[in-house]
Amino acid sequence: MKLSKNIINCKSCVYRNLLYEMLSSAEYEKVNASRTEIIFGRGELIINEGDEINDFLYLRKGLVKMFKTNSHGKDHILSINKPGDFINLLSIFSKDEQQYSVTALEETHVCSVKLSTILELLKGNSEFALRVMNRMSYIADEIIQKRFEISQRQVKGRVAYMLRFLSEQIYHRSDFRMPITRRELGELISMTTENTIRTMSEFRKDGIIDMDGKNIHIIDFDRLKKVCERG
Amino acid sequence: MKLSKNIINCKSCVYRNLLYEMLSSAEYEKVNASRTEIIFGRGELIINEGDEINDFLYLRKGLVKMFKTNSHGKDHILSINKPGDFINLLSIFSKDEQQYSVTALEETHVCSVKLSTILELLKGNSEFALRVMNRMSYIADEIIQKRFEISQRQVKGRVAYMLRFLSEQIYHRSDFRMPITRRELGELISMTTENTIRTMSEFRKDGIIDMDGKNIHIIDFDRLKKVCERG
DNA sequence: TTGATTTTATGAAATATGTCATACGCATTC
DNA sequence: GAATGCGTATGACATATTTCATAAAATCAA
Repeated sequence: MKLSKNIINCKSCVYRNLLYEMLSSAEYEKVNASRTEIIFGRGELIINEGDEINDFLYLRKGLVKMFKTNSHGKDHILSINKPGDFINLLSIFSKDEQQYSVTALEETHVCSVKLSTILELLKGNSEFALRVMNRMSYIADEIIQKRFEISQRQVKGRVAYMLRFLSEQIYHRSDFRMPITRRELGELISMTTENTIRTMSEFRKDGIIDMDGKNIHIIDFDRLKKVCERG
Repeated sequence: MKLSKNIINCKSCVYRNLLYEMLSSAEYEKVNASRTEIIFGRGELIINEGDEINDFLYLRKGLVKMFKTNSHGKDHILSINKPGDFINLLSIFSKDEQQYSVTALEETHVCSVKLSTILELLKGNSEFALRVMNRMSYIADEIIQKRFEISQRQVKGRVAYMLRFLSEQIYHRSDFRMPITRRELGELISMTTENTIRTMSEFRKDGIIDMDGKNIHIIDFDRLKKVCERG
């Protein structure tokens, strides 16, 4: 973890319109002044469940997993998040502590704005407040929807669903490098590592995907969709 | 479904402090003026997934289930909600349509405030806006947390978890009448009706609970907790 | 590079869950 | 009062999933 050396201004950030588009120049300056950009290497812990919340955090670059560790010490992944995603927006207004842990899956740049600054802006700019609500609402719905989709499928359907998610929503291409291990994929779909691996092998034998270690190539998208829909 | 004949004023509502405590008298009046209280009988549909969102809704009395119907026509219950809960807060700021359906499990009184009124108040009162965010955040976390707990257990643990939820968080007593059928309990924990019934029977045989139709009595709470923790 | 650790992989057996069939009680309806 | 539908209940069997064992390949640290 280290501070970024060439921090860009929010005004030129491609994710600016997600949240800051209705801020005045003076308000922008406040955000910029209280903002730092932190770089995390692959595997580094960005947020630890239980940490005190002092900052509002979102991704500018990279990929992370959001997870919780249960009482038996087993991790369960809630979601994979990409640039533009707010990684603690669901906790900062109702809890004092981070509710989930977050780890970088690759080199990840995190923007960190003091929570006090955000609160100040919220009080003075109701359009900004409405936008924040819009984002909170959207994020919550995304997570709930995905967990819902996962819960009604069995292993094959779950793996197919996640392969589609990675291909369609993260990489936007049919071949990509898996950002997580098979064990983590299992933690994401609430399945054992062995079953997850077996299912991937089965997809390969069936000619739905091609695999070389972490490199995945979806060959037969139609069939993948069918497996995904059948549950 | 019918309008309540004796609507009480928000100022005397026990749930007032959940949301409205920082409103001025004039603002209260706006809420009251744009508010109606609607009574739904057991089984009546309160919200239909896909409906246009025009109102902000919350429960004053009763019990409801929030659910989605999947592409195979099967319902999946997301949560059971009780008085004080906001039943569409997660949709109103990011979607035009209701994202979930809601049905009354018993006679239920719903407060309905025009969304335009809420938006107007949000723009003029930042403390109110912060409170709304706090509630959104809290609701999202509750749902995500519960789905998370369910997903890492198997049938016995899931049924035990829901029995504890009903006993501890809904009825606050060890004996209660199940507000849902065994099928619905299955829809809540993503299990088949038969397995759900079998598990309940097993709990009875093991002396953990006593049952007479929908009447449930938790006899051995310690053992129920153990089953719940073991997954 | 070596050695240790993790990840991927697969098989066999044990367990959990789903499916199909059947039955009984209860309420509703005609 | 017979017929119907629904919820609860249980058994038998099929399928899905976990668990345990083992091993090769990949990754990492010294």
